[in-house]
Amino acid sequence: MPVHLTPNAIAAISAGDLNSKPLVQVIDIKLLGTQERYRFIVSDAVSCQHAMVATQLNDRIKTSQVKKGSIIQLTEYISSYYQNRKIIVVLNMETIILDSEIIGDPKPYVESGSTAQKALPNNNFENSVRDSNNYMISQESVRNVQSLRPTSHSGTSLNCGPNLRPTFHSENSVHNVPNFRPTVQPPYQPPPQYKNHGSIVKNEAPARIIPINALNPYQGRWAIKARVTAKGDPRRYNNARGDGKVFSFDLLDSEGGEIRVTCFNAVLDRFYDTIEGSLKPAQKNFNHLKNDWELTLDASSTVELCPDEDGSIPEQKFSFRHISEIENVDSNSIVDIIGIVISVNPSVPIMRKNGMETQRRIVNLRDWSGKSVELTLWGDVCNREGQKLEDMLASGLFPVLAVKAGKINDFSGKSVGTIHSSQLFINPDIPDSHSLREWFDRGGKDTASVSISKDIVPGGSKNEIRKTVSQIKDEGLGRSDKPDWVTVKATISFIKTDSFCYTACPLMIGDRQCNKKVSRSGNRGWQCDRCDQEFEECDYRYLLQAQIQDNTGLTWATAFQESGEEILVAQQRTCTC
DNA sequence: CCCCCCCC
Repeated sequence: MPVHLTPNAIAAISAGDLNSKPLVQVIDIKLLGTQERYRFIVSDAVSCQHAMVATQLNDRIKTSQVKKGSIIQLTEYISSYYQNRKIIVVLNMETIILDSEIIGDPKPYVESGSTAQKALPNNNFENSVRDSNNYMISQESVRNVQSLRPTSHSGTSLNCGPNLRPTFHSENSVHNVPNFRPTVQPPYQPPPQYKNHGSIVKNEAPARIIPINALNPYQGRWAIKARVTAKGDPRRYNNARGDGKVFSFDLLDSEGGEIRVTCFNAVLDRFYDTIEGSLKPAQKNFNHLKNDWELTLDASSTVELCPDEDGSIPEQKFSFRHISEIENVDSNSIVDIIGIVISVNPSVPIMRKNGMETQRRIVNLRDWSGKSVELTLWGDVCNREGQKLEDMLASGLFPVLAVKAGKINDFSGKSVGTIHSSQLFINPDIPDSHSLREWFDRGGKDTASVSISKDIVPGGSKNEIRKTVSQIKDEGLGRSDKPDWVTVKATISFIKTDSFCYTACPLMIGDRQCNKKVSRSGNRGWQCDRCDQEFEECDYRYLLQAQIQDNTGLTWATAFQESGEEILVAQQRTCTC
């Protein structure tokens, strides 16, 4: 049975239709430059138009689930602009027919009676704003590529041009949240409740509010309404690119979309006090949210507080994993867990590598999966009334503890640690918390549970990834910028005695000394390549260089001085000579 | 433009 492409699909999308889920044919696929970004030309048999493909769909193209000639259904898409041209942004699609001859003789779509297709002069904002339906002008669309960038955990990358101008509204709470579903945009009617602060365009209309999950770099002006679910502390940095300060916060909207937002320097000064976290994060961190994008505010961004509470945006979003599942979760993963606190160990002082002393406390969490896990906490943990966790246990209460963004460690079995942006919730008012309580009180308390922690492997260390010397060599471990952590059992067969220390960079990076090896610069100074700075006096660090061997081979190993007199094998360098 | 995941 022949499949018909949806008549006038391109014109309809161009006109703003977002709901018809049309069938179109992919008549061309191009990978843009070195970016991981695909561009289709899609056709309805009469007209065709360029379509940018969301990077989460890249695999479909790479694995030939969509190819030139494929007939696809556009299930989620928007119309936008790219380089002054109207384009389609494909957010999701289904392949209907993988291989097909090109249908019809499609011509590039030209809108009739519209100025939209006419290329706008660069920076001519006035022109574009007069087009009230489509003030998402191309220049802004392109610039937004930079403000919205792939998160570091996604493999995508986008080329970031200079400067950009997103418009952004963020609220702690919102009244009258529009129930947003992309539909045909009606002619603009200014909603009375939104003012436009600091806009770069005169007489500019407020941007439309869209779901966080619909954000994409090809969008023009936009706004999101969201709750601040985490707020980091401002942090200073100093690196080869200069110094500055930065802070980040997390947003959650009424549709469950989350995104991390970052501001630097003057932008930080402008927004830091405005952003109020409804919850105080225990610690701070970088991105762990389920969003391919993160957002950077700039001087033209606006943030507006919406003072009225709105229940449609939850306080926090969790994706809990059962403790039994944690056993099979990769080390260093960031997960949400919830459990009953069944024990709280006394806190013990721990000396950190930077010389600071902190208090560590281990608690045990149990859930209905029949497993328990150790959770490492730093400092005191209190509920909203200021009652400490250990005091609650001491008075016979077994509180529910939910951990947002806990980190899985595999030291001694699997355990859970916290990272800077982890958040703890004692007896949170959420369904999982109530059902856990009920399970525990109705007999779960008396059932057996097995800990997934404390399964100490002899000789195990940080990651317990045991390698032979030949595996280290074959896999090229220790050769990249970031260290690889392995455990190796070997014999020291030779110790180098002529170099027991090296000239080290004394500059501080955050709270840690750089310590990179420095070289002579000019007559009397030293130069650090990492810090890109010169200084008169260098520091000295001990190191131990040795040959180690096991029954698979021989390699060089270097032990660096981490702090004080402690020597740790921090890095493996295989000998290439 | 940050990117630091604390201790065995």
